[in-house]
Amino acid sequence: MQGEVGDELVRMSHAEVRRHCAAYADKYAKVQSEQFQRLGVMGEFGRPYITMSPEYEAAVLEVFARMLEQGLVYRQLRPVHWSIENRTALAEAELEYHDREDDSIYVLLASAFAKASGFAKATPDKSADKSADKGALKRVFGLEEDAAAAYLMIWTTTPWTLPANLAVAVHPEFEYSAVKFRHRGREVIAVIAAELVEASLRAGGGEGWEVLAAARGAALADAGVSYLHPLVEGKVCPVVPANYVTLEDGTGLVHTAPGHGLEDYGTALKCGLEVYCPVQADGTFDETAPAWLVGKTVWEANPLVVEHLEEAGTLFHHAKVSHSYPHDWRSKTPTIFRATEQWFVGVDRSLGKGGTLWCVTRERWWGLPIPAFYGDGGRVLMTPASVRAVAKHFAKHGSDSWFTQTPAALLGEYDPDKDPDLGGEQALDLSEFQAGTDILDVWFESGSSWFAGAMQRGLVKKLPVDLYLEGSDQHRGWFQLSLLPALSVAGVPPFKTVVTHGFVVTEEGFKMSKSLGNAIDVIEQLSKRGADVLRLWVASQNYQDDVRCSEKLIAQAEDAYRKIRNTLRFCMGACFDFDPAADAAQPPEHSLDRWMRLALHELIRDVLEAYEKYEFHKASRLIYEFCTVQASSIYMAAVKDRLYCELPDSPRRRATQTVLHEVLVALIKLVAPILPHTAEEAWQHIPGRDSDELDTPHLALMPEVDTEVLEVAESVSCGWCDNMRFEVDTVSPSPVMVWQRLLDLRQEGLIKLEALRTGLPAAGAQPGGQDAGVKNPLDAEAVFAIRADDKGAARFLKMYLGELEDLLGVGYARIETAETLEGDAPIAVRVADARGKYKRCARSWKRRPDVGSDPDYPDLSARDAAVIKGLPRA
RNA sequence: GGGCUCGUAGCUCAGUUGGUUAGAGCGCACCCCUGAUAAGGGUGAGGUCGUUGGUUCGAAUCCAACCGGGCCCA
Repeated sequence: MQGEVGDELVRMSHAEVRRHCAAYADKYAKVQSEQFQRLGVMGEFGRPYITMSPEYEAAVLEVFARMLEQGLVYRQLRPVHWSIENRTALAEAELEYHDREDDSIYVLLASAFAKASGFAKATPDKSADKSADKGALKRVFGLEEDAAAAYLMIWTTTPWTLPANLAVAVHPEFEYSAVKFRHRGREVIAVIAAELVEASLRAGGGEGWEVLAAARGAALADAGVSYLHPLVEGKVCPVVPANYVTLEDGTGLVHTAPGHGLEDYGTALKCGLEVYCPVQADGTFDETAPAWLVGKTVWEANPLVVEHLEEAGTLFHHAKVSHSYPHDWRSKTPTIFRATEQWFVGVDRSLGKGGTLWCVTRERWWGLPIPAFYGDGGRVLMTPASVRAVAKHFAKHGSDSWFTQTPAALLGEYDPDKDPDLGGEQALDLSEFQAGTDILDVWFESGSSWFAGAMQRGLVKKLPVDLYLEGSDQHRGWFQLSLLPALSVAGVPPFKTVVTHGFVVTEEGFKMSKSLGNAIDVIEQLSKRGADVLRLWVASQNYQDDVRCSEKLIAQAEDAYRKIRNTLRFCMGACFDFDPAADAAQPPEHSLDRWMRLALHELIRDVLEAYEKYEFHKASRLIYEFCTVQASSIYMAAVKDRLYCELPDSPRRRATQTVLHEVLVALIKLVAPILPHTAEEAWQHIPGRDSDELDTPHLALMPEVDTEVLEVAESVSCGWCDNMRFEVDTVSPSPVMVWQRLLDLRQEGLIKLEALRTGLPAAGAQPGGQDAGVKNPLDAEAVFAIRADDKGAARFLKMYLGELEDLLGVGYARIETAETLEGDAPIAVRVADARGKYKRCARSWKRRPDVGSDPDYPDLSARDAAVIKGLPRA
């Protein structure tokens, strides 16, 4: 918005800014809505959930009121990320980390009552702190009273926070050394964490150092070691324990400014330090700072502080360092930590733990106001009842009215005298109060969506809702921040399941960004290829990881899309004269149709399971492979002959149509969530669609798995090995096993057919020669050879010979017995050129021995002649 | 810098409790069909399973380190 309005912004009133923001939000809500609709996303687009809508705002305030009731809202002075540029507190999410050059300084803090050695100009004012134990430091280390001046060495990269220094923190478990060294010609004793002595002294050029004694951090803190404030004359500060102190950088003694650091703040609460913050909203020092800093900004203060320390002789080392530093993501300016009065919500009142509290104050103009009224003498009016009164007002007039209406108007019928939460103090005069200007963190609005979005509109009556779906960056965002309001108000998490997706990256796996120009225009792809293609691409990705995207990859999805679409079309076409109500026929046992049903119900089972787990890429792959392999390549190719050549009403043809119809309906339903437009279109064209079914597949139930089909198919699980001899009398292999064997035979046959076509020798095939060049499998015959005494194989082959013929697409298949077979297999497949052997049927194009067997039709096979005779006269 | 996560053929994905020669579909190459035709079918070539070490008779699979990508945090 700032970008669009530009410099005008600073001259605008609250109302104008809010109007612009609302228009901006509205514009993008509409764009998003259009894109969603274009993608075929289903939703109540006429009634979207918009956080700035009056109803939503009122609902958020209701959540807020309930948290107030629980005593979970309060006001505290606390350091927050602060944008000087925008004069506002910032959430973590509003920070960006950029490299920045800062002053890295090592400072010597004179232990209180340090012997004057010419170093510290500041001499202790004995009256300033009577409680300080001035000999503590030396005593802890067992040093002589008259040893050289002793100091605590600290390190910081924010010199401007030193005026607010109130303590030095040490880790109670770490070992600290008292080190004697020469620095600029003077002898000094400094306390540094034992592990960091060398690094620290090297950095600052301490010479001839010698460790005098060691002590634990705990001992330092317990002994009441104190030091003189480096910038404030006469001020004495304590050494305190803190577990967050690390040995990674610095000296192991941590400069602590409770007004300028979260951990420091926690320490302050624990140790009873003041939360002191001399820095004002505009980044300048107030009058409580040393005179030479008052009015200066913190950035101006840095060199001044360094200079001051230098002059005082307490600067051990100074260097410039480049480090990653938080910046305001809008203004790109560096942020600071600054303690301000903030509203918090949270369950844990022990602030020492830090991070368990959620600062919800935002000092900006747009958004939902924190419904607090402020009166004289720091009185604050914000009770459940008053908040609900404001909510009621917002529901009618929207939150803009907060900035234009009087408190009395905003509170409507609210009567402070009847508010039980005011505890009967003296009557409140609302006219004394003013509406606050703080805005509620937007995360609180989205964190209330389980109520304001889901429950308010009646989608659920009780938490949790089924699913929260968002990008993996929302683990710390929406998901996390929804948890607190829901848990504290409803006592349960707001969601049953959270599904997160990765991000779209380039084909090479790199982040897409507009500035790099490597982003792909999804909308362009949408109009180019259609929503369903794009959806299929999306569905085919394992979204839990990052998703690679490019024009090429989406083009692949287009191929897959066409395969699925054509599969549906074939089913439809094949059923053009089929009425399931009248013509349905049970596929006979041992028929390919049975196998197709088996494959279909396996598919249904697996796809439903994948959907159940939100594994859409699994579902789409299963569907696609089913269409490609089982349906198209195997079944539909094999079944063409019976569809085209059998008598229209023949049971065999009708059985196939029955199965194809079932495949059609089931496939449309399975595909509906991924390809809604295609499914819808296909649904309207299902031949003889069941009148029980609804008008759209999207309201229909998913196909049911016929568990019997699967059970029967998998019924036998006894040891079945490669040299199984099909002893059907003694062993009854499951249909799954039988069909696996049949498909293996098909595979073998196809390889032989390829050899027959090209004349190139295939493994185990007859060499080229006269049998080569059979381009069309209908010109070939398949010969299945078995041993003469193998009754089981004979029976098996007889049962499936017709289906094998169609599976191979050959004109004719026959069985041949032999004394011995090559190899171990009980059945050997051969293919042979049939062109010189059989005549070709003019109708089915198959070459068979029975062509011409009917004298009436000398150019037809027996089957086709019979069919012609059976056809009604035209 | 810390945490989490991912890394198997050009692409998208399978690879059960470690066990023969690592699979599928697409794409690609070559071929066939022309009664699914701005369709359909077949065959084939593609991988030192991110790298390096380790455990083991045996590792894509277990362990460690590293490299690379992503998200979160500092």
